[in-house]
Amino acid sequence: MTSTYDHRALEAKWQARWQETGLDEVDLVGARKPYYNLMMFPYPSAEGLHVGNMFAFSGADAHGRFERMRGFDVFEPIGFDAFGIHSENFALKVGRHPRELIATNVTRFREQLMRLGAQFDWSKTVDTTDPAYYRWTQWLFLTLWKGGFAYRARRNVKWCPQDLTVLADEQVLADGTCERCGAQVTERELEQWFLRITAFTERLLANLDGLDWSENTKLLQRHWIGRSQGALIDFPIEGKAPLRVFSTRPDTIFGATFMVLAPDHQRTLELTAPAVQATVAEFIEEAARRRISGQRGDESSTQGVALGSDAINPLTGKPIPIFPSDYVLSGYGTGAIMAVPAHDQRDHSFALQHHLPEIEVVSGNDSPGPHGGTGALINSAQFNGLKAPEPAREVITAALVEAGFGQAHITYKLRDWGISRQRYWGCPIPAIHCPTCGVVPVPEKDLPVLLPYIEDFRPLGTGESPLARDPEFFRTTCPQCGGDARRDTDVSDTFLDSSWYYLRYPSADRDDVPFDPALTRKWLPVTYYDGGNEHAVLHLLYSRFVTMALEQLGYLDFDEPFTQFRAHGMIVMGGAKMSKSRGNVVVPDEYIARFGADAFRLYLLYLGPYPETLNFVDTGINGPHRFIIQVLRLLDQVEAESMATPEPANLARARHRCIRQVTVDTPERKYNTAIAAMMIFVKRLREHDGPVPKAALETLALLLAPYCPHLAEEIWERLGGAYSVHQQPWPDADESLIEDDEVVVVICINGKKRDQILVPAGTDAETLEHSALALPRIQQWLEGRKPERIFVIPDRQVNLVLPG
RNA sequence: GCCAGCAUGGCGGAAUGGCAGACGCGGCGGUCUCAAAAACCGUUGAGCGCAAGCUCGUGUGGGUUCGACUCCCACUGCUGGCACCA
Repeated sequence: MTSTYDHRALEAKWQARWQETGLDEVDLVGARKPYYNLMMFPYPSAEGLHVGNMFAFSGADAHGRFERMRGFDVFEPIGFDAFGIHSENFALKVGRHPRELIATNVTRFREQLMRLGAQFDWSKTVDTTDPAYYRWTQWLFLTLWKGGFAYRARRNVKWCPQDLTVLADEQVLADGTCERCGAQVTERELEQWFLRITAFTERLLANLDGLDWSENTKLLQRHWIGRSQGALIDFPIEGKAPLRVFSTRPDTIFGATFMVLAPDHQRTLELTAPAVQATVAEFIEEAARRRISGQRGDESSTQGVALGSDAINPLTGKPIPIFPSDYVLSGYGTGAIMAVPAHDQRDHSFALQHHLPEIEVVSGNDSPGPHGGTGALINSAQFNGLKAPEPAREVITAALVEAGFGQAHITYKLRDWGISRQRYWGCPIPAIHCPTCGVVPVPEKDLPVLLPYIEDFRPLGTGESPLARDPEFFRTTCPQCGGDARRDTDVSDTFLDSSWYYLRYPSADRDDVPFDPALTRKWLPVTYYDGGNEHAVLHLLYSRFVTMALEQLGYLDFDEPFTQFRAHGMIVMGGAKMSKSRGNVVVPDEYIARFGADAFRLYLLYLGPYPETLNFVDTGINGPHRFIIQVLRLLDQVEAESMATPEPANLARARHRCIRQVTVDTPERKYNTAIAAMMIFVKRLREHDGPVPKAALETLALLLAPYCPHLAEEIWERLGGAYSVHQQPWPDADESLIEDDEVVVVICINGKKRDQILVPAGTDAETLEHSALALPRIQQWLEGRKPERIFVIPDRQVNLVLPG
């Protein structure tokens, strides 16, 4: 054997072998220790897999391979999340049909993924655009609908008046313009489908405590759900219904000197005095314009006009004026607030602008002016002296309840999930609109509702999906009355496709059920989910919701889909995200072609801690590549030996140290330090003069298996190991061989290193102290002074502390 | 504005409160070569010194400790999330 490293041949050889032998196809039925190793499936863009994907898959695959060698039956599927507005927009741009485009992209992705050498089970894969998949996405929708989790409602969508198309929120730039044409975006009200995720708000929040997820991910979800505890308070209005507000600080009600309504609050006009009708109407109109264009800002938050009518502060009995202003939103709480300018920054700014009085009701704060309000109540009648926020909040809420002015209440930021998309490239919503029966579900036997191939998939300009252009698609008969009816022409949000794909994988080859009950019981919930934190909220939250709903409807016997979730980091270049416009995109194919998948995987994982944002450095791959060549050279040496070489103690120590480090670091996802440990071991072997023991290379093959699956397999085979290295048990470190016989103990004076001694490991403190004091250099530094105190840390350090 | 996280050589990054900079990249010097590449060997935080060695050094300022990259307080900067959420 030569030591030239032909990674192409080597990797092709093993990939073919794995495929022929079905090494990575798990016996889902017979598996004894199921381990579902899931990673977020990619969106097959036209650019191909990027470095970030490769990084994530390398890490997740290393994890899966490690668990496999630890004795688990690891199921590691992959698929394609191929519907969506990105494909559609790209297709529009290049003038090709998304169906052809996606087919090409998927093929390319598949090849790239194959070349990475991950242990994907390709016999169970999904493509969300395949009718065999989206048939069940439609089933899911119908099931949720029948279960009471889907409803229709009117809601505003973003609309570009120039492109004549509905936009996704993220296609609207911060200044309210369209990301594609730059026109000012407006809104349109359309009737759409919603999924009742708020049915599970409390559970989605409470369950988080028990989930083994990356802390940051849980935190993002908590914030998104946004639970606020407070009270609903009614402010009476003479001759009219009272005005209801939500406040988290009912204890500050004595400081409420005015009220603010969202400009689009239902009662704004009703509460407007005749004299100012015109002014208020104008203000409301302007505010609407600001809201739609996203141009609400610091200036507009102090703008407002008095409605000319007063509300009564229920506890003081005093009339206070009412204003509409941008800084109160109609969509949160009741869309109205009691303003407490002495204790709220926004209310304070507004009060300054409009010369409204401030009443301080919480004292005991060091800083004057508006503050959060922690202290004791003042100016609050019989409540003076109570500590705020608690127990004042509780006491005043009780008083309000007693007097019939309020009730304790909790609000959330979480909203129901709007899933209608007025676009083409998505899963058709299986609903039929009948003039007599109303909205009726497509019968399950008629699924899938196929997405038709339409030549002209450009946006229609009416606010409807391009599917509304295809009568053959939408003309149908009502399943209930048989009369003429029209299909829903909207498609569903891609997050619906991905909200259940993990349920599908084990049953991907079944066309009779979305997910087989027995397989599901055996393999789910997912053991380990690896993914980017950019999906921390939406995808993960939607998946949790779907799981909860299906559990409630009796389809699942668990209510959380992912037992363990770990977020991985990102790869950036020069501190910036890779993007075409920056011209800093690294194409992984070139690296793999030149250095091989093993070297590339090794390099990506060696960059730094897997959960962090990491910097791609162009030349960095040379190190891992060299390392692989050095390992192969050692292998040549071992093979050249005719006789088995006994393993010297120092090499055994180095080997077991390496095992220990890799074994500890790998499951903690400290891939970078695990790889460093292997590099150190190889360095020791290279420094060693004399024959290299076979045991060294055997161990390396095993430890390298999760990182460089092809190389590991090659080494294992050449050493005569039985196929496959990936089915071998993970090696154990022998702690008794690891400890050094001798250790260096550092001698410090006042914490500064002054000398060191080599002593047998485990030398006791007293001996160390004596040896240290006897050292000539130390005596020189001591200049006859006696140490005041002496600290001895066995095997490490002696610190002599001089007086003064 | 609020909430997280991070800050260490020229670069990526290591360090249960106990020798800061492991490991790797890059640089420099050398071996091999007609030459170059590759590979291999040595060297590489800064300053001072002929040298033994000394001093300084983990964003800034304080603190706790015999001892702090590590713990505490304040600040600055960067990254991510939320953003008039009452």
